Amino acid sequence: MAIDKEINAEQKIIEAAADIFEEKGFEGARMQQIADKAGINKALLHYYFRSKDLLFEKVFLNIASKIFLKFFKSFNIEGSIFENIETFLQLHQDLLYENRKLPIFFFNEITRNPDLIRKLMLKLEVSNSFQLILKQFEKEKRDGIIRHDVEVSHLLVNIISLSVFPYIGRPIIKEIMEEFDLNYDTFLNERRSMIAQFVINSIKV
Amino acid sequence: MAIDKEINAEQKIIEAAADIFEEKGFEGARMQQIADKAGINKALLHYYFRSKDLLFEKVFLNIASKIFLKFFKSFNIEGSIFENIETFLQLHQDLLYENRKLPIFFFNEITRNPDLIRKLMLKLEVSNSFQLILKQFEKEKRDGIIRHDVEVSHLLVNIISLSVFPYIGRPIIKEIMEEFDLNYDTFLNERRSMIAQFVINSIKV
DNA sequence: GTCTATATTGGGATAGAC
DNA sequence: GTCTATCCCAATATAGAC
Repeated sequence: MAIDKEINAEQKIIEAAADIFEEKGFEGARMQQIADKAGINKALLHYYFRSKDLLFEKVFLNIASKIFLKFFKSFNIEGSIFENIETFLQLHQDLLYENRKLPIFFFNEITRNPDLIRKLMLKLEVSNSFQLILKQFEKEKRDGIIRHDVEVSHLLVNIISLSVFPYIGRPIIKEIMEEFDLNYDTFLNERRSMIAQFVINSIKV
Repeated sequence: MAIDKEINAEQKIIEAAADIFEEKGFEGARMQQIADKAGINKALLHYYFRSKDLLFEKVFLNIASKIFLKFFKSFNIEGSIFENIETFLQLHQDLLYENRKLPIFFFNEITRNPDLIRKLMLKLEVSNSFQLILKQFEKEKRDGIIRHDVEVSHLLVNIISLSVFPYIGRPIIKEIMEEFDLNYDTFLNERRSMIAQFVINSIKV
């Protein structure tokens, strides 16, 4: 038989499940929908993954790992901290733009089931990766590149807040903007350079 | 009969439903749980609200209206823009601290059903209230109090992002902080003054 | 208005043929 | 491995007594 000429059922299921879960969340997703989207039968879902819970966990960790790895990779850049922040934000925005539904899905699921975070952290070195970033920030502070009163953990949360939140608040921001004949996508695009400027203004000495 | 000595069933249902829906979301909530919490029978839920959908819509609009009104009220303050931002952020943080589960609930529900936003906007003057805030910002810009290159709609979204996001990301932030023996509540408290400082540093001329 | 009992359907899961 | 048919429970909703 041909080597992987046809993508196998297991993979088709994972991809279909990812779409449906992201769209509807765990509670809202239906095994039937996933089967339909994967072009296979409902029974096969259980053959491969035993239960909805197990399928979800597999898919969730898959999605989250992929995105976190890309996220962390975007921080490993030479150059000044200001350039780093700008580059990181550009990549971060690309990532978000291509995965608009991911943030609300991710945060909703970990809120309903915090155990997912622990499992994710076992799979990846989440804490360590964050710590590396924080150490980089600390160094810039010691070197007098950024203000001495900047608390690095807050700085990191601030950067993430500024880039992620507009995607979480999408429905209401979009609706309000449209009332004033403004375009939400244009708004997101403006933020690419704006956020970096906002952060840099705030932390430079 | 005594005038409202005992809170009536309808009100008890609304309060119980608010708790359960906030905790579990629309899809995860169970009519039985709501009835139990309200101390009444399941059938009574349908007697008063006809269906889960209708009960949810009522409760959602209730909760959202209350919070938005408080939110907007906190902006109507005399004084300099910098004082305003500080006062607003203090009140906003109080509001969030007392309603920790609300942000993820709110944003998740409007994502799954954007029609809720339209209904909310019909009930309240959401857009107008935001526009008032933006006009205030514009004036400060014209008066040279804040940098001329600050785009006011982004400024508003930035302020909201910085205060709301840490509540949405609570499970993961908390987990990571605990790995480093840091306390999430302390972190939130530090942000009360930190955010205002961060924003002001960024926009002052 | 409030209850008990029951209808009804939706959806996750399994049995068993092929 | 993949399918059809079916089970079975959970959850929304309704009927009808009081």
